[in-house]
Amino acid sequence: MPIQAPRGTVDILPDEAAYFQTMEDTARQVFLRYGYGEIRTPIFEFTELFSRSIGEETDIVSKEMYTFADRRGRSVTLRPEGTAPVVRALIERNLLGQQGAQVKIYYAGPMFRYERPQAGRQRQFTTIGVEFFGCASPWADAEVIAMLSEYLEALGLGKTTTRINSLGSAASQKAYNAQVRRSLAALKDRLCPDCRRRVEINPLRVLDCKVPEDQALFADLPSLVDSMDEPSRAHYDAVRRALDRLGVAYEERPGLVRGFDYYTHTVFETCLAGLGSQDAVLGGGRYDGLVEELGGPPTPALGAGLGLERLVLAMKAMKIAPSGSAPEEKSVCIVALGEECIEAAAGLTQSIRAVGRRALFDYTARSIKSGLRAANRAEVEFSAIIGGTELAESACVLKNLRTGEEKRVPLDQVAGLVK
RNA sequence: GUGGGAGUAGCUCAGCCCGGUUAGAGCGCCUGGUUGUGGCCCAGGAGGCCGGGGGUUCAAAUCCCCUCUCUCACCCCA
Repeated sequence: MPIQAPRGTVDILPDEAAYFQTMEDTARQVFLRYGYGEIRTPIFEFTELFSRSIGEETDIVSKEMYTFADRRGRSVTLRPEGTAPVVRALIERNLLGQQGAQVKIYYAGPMFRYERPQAGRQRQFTTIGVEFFGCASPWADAEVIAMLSEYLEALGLGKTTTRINSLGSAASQKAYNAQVRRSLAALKDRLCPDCRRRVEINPLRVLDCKVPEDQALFADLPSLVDSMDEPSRAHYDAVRRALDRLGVAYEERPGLVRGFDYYTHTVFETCLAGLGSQDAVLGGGRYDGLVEELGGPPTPALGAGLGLERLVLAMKAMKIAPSGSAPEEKSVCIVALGEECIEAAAGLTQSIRAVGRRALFDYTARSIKSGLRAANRAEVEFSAIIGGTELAESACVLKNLRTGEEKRVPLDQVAGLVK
């Protein structure tokens, strides 16, 4: 049995890679206008970074991390998400210290989670993430959501609607969790097995349960937003007003909860059609306490991640081709009709490349028929054929494969003609 | 981690239920039809330890068991 790629990993071949190039190029263009710079952090970190930031009890930390001991016995983990490493890096380089300083930064790269693969889910996947530090204003929340909507539109995915919710301040969340636990304690036996677990791990999640019987039991629970402290509610209201002002389409989803413990206040996600059941292409939120939690100065911040594999699915579902996939102008396939022609053909090939055009040559003597067939398949515009008669006069037959027109051209003039 | 579906030619798949000739099709590939002219058409050809291991049988792609992989869904997430 030959060696296979590990489960949940894929090889991205050239046709597929074009999508990733498009998504990354577009991100750079859009994010630049909003003042973002790029950061590249390691793909592994000390395990503690993730367990402390994401939360010990979360699915990600408790069962989905690629964790191993390095040669010195220190526990390291392939990054399951991008925010914590960015925060770590900015603290470490002391870029968050200055009063009032704002930092806008994005990254793109692979993430790793040990899960059962399915449509839109892999063990190694690729995200583009954005992080905005140092701005507590609700306008910051709205700006990030607006920028991401703009990004999706720039990719050709059209107008999208982002689902939003607010978890409130850390204190609000804590109080609400306690309240839900208390209310559901008596009903525990009637809850579905998943909800019994949720009550312990993350009570907010029960509200999103899909089991109708459970939903009936929750009818009397106070809503999260109603239980929130006043400043939290004011922030959420202001975010929605700002989104309205910026013309961003959104939809309030009271059940929306994210899988990281560090989120506070605004959380959001965007789902698209055609992806199967894992249809969120983007998710994020505010994390005002994280920087301090990781040893930095108190810094309000928010961020989001985009799942590139899922965006590819969405693009394909909408029949959006990656940019730069149109055939190039004036590319040439060189055909050598005998061993003695290969040297001249190789020289011709390089002379065409030297003027910036695509030139293909397989360094193989071919029949004219198979040579032209290969040229046709390669979707080039011209074929340059060198046989014995052409070689004798240092020329080739330059054939336009679209029109069928051909003419004899000296080898040293071909590059000039296709330039 | 739990549950469904699927692994047969480079690709997409038929054959499996009801074991038994040389395991098929379409597409792709190669060659020829045209002494040096592609695409379309026609003819021919190459290419498979039927995912792996074990078992039943005179005989297994086909039946049984194990295993690996892919896939979809749940949980959760990008």
